[in-house]
Amino acid sequence: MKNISQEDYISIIYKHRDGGGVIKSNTIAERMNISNAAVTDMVRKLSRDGLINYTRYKGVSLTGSGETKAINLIRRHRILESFLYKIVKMPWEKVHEEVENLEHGASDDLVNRLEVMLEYPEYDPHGDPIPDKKGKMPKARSAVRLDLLPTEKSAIVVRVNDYDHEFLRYVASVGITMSSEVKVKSQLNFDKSIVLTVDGNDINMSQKMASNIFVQEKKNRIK
Amino acid sequence: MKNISQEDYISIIYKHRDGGGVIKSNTIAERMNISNAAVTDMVRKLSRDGLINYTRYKGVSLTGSGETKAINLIRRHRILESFLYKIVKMPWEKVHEEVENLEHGASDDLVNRLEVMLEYPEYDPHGDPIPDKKGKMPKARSAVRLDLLPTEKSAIVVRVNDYDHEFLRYVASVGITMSSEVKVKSQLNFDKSIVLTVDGNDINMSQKMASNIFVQEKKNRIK
DNA sequence: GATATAATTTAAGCACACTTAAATTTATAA
DNA sequence: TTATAAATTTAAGTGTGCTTAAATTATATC
Ligand SMILES: [Mn+2]
Ligand SMILES: [Mn+2]
Ligand SMILES: [Mn+2]
Ligand SMILES: [Mn+2]
Repeated sequence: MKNISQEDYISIIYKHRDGGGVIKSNTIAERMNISNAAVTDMVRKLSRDGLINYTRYKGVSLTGSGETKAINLIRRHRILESFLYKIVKMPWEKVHEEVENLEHGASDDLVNRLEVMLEYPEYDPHGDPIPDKKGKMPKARSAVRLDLLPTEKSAIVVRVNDYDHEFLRYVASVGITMSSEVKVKSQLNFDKSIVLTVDGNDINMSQKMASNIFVQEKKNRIK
Repeated sequence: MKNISQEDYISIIYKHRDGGGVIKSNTIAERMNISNAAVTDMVRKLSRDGLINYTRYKGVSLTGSGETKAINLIRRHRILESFLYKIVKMPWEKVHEEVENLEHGASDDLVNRLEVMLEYPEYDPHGDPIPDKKGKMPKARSAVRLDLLPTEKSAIVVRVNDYDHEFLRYVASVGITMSSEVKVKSQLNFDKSIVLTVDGNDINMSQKMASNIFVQEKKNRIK
């Protein structure tokens, strides 16, 4: 009747699988904050239910029906986030956490109605693409990891990983959000951390944090 | 972490307890469509957790903290219903079923925001009172069960029990909704069913069905 | 007040989703 | 190639929330 846990696993697998579509047991456990033994257990059930391919000691990958299910949950998630942000006006850094609990209970019918109200949005409040009713994703916008942005180049924030609530809250607290203009002033060799300018303020940020923020370089007009 | 089942039990107890605040095990089982044994099991857990008073073979009743929890869930439920109906424009007969799955995942913060958007509604789409942030219920409107309405008196529908999805769908399909004007033309002694007029159409309705619809008599102006 | 019927609990068992600790397999490095 | 370390699975156990069947307690009827 309710497969909340299965949905969470499937979507974690979708989001964190590597280029070959494979994810390690370990990664799932880390991302879900549970033991490896628990993952082994669930992975067998998901395999039994035809949602993933699994052979012992190898990683797992989604089957066709598993991927369909994953994309459907991601669609629900991102449309709900967009709705809470755009229409309910919930703060940017709060919508992900709220939707994490809401997504499993929303019907396709509701999600479709919200999509219409939002006039078929292509990206969610974190810049992630929203799959359409058929599961088709809009093309991901080209972007550069903030920790790889050359110094002294102005750039616009176009996507932020919504993997961690604490990270989102911190990012928002230093004034970074979608479409913020940022410029890397320097990169410290000591710990790879960077100093960047946002809204005229200088802030220091760890390499790990910066690697979860994606920007588009601003083409500076030559005058 | 997630006490979805407990929430459902508590709210069923709140809604179906008798005048003395007591509900029988049987009633819970019926309303939830589960076995009596399952109820006994859960009732012990709820008692252990201090949410209900329970002694074997007697019915159960809510404790203070149980009632607080119940009212909080009912508030979430009714505000979400109002929101889906008034703002998302979801059909009247669908909102209850949708919210049944949504209510457990909505935070108080979200519900409070929706309440503001709705400008502090007092009644939900089925005419049920919405508790405020402190748990205070607006006064229930006086109303008469439709099966007890005298014949030939015009009346306005002010509340419909939302206990059963099928019932709601049927009620909507015959054209009855909030503020509908209805008039009982006759009551059949054979099976206590009634014939009533809605929107100029005559329909027959069982006594059981009519007893779940509540109306306010229209004061007919004497001219 | 004994007895039949109805309501409720107990007993035994199952699937799910987790845990810790021990065993096993795979990867890496001497 | 073999020892060692890391990843993964297995084993054993727990709490939740359900099931059916049997036993018990309460209630209604004669
Ligand atoms: Mn998110
Ligand atoms: Mn997002
Ligand atoms: Mn309802
Ligand atoms: Mn309602």
